[in-house]
Amino acid sequence: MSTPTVYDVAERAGVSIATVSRVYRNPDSVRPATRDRVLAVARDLGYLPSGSARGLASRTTGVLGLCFPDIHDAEAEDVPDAEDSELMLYSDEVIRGMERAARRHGYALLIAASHADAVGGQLAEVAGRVDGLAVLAQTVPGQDLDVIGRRLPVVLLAGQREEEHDHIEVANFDGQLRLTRHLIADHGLRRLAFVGGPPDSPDGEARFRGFQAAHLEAGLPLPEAPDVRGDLTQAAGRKAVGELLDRDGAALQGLVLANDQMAVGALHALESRGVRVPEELAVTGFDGIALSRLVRPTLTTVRQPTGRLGEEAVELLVGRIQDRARPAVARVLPVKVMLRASCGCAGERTL
Amino acid sequence: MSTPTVYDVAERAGVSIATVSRVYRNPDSVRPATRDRVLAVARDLGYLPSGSARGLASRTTGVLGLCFPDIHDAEAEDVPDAEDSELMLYSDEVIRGMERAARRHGYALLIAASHADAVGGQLAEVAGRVDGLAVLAQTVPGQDLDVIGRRLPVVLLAGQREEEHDHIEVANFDGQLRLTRHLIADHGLRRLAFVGGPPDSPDGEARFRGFQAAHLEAGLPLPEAPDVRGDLTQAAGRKAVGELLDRDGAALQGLVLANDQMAVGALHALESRGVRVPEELAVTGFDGIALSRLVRPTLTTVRQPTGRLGEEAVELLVGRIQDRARPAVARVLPVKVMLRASCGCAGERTL
DNA sequence: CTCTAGGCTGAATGCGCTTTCAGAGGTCGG
DNA sequence: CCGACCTCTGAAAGCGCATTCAGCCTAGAG
Repeated sequence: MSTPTVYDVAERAGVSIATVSRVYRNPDSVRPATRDRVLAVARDLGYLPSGSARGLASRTTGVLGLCFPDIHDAEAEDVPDAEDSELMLYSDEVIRGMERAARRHGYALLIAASHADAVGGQLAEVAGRVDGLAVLAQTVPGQDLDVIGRRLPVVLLAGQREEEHDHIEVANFDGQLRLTRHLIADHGLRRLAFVGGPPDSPDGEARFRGFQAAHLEAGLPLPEAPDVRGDLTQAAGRKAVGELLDRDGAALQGLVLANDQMAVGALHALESRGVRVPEELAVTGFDGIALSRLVRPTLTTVRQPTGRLGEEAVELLVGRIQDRARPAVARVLPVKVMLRASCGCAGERTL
Repeated sequence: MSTPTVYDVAERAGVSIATVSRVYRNPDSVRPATRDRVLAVARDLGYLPSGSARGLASRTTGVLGLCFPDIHDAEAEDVPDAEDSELMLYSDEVIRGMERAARRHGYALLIAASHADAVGGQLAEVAGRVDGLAVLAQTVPGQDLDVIGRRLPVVLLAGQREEEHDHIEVANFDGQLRLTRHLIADHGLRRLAFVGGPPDSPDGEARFRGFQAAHLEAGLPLPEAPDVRGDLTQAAGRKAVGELLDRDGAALQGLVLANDQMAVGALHALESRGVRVPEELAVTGFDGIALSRLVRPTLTTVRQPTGRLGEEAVELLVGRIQDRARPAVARVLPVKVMLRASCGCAGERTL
């Protein structure tokens, strides 16, 4: 009574349910007169095909999924004068990119942040209803991923690459290399300190290797390891400044941080200590979050093509859906070095 | 062989499928020993419950849906110095708000822009696989909505209210009233022009009524209709400036535009005509898009609580899912008037 | 030791749709 | 006028899971 089904429509239209189904799935295979009759009945019965039933019967959902970490809010931690709701976060950009690409391919997008504790639940929930799944960073434990990967295409965004899944990352190494090269070659800085992320962050480590490479290239002494490490938050950036300045403050010419969040924190700490940026100390970040342009001085950073990350993810998923046998691919997206005030550049240039 | 089902798990674990199902749906109803055995088998078989089958059998999906217009990109039309990917668009904010609230309630979020031409398709596609649907603005033709509304809870965001569905909108009237009052009372402006949206935009019309009310209140002559109308794009804003200035330029003291997009366009047009804002002419917008803070002069506007729109939508949907009989409700969310440079205020204040 | 009340589990049914596989009718050439 | 084909439609068989209804078994009461 309440929600009409194919049976109701079929009966009222005097056809079989097979015909009703065909009217929706393959209209051309039904004689126009019949088709119109079915559609008319469907309309005034208020018939709406059940996605679940369709999915079950056809073994495909027409939906792609995206899982991202729950931390989500950390970025907006302490925004100077903007409301956080005005700033694009990493996940927002990925979502937007995926949604657009998915739409182009006729897919809808199912998104869910993986509630840390409910990992098993939420994730399976999502995985169970999509034709392909994109996973941001280390959102999901590897073993769960493998289970899911056996059932549907999975693409990992950033984070650690794993042989069996498609993988997309940005040019962390290359970006940090070019940025560091700029500091050394164009600004003539020699004594740079690197504030790394947690050792288990593949992105952070890749960035550090780029930092090393720039030193190698310039014939400078090779830094063995990040001078300090932080957890990628603004607080960590502030803390890092404290430690570094107390350690060998005077000699330091530049502070290279593994991400923008920490860089913003560093900027704050330096300001309150009365250290002028970039005159006394250059500062750089990585990611290109919206906030990086709003802080003063504006932050020199490396901008990730976050939206494209999402779009590429869809391309890979769609390709993989069509050819489940295709071997796993790994893609690296190019980044842009954004030269702004905090490194000593005037205005804003792209490298 | 490829994707294991309850049957495979049940067989390997030596139980019935009912028990396997219970292990997932209602763990406490299964003896721990049995449960663990089932879970172990499930794990090494790589079992993943099928969302479609679940949905079909239980008649609920655990997913909420959001449909938004495809235009999406219009806002980022011509951004001064920011890449568009750095700006939050209206839909991004709604998505974020809904995702968060949905997560709190244990729902995932399915999003899809309604491809103008594919309306029937995409929409039914989404509606068929969710437990509740939020629809942005006039994304969906009313009749389709009614069909959907008969089957699942629907909440309309902004746009026209319709008796049978829940509805959430922002305080268009009140916001425009307060903003206009500010121009009249605090800046002493008398000759204001209103650039409206299309006559069929309920939001635009409500804003105009707020504009009128402020005049009434101040004892000024009542404007009968918007002085000009535009299609809410930047181009329309530029065009409106042309027409108004040619018509009765000299006398004009303030330009009140129905949305930020047009206001930004107006700002550009005024600059190229050499009209100084706010010295010669005050300008205001409506919406509070990110761009409004980036343009120079910064734009005085009314900020919509867009994220809350999404959150409230989820609350309404969830409530309605639990009680399908609840009568339709209409909610109006409060807005903030953001006083910035373009009206003659210094710095940034909130009214 | 017997009886009863629960706690667990299995058999069976149905959710609403897609998809063969045939068959019914109609078309067209010979 | 007949047979060979098409085109269109229907019957039927699942798709993978939730859930009801019994039935079995065990623990506890008497």
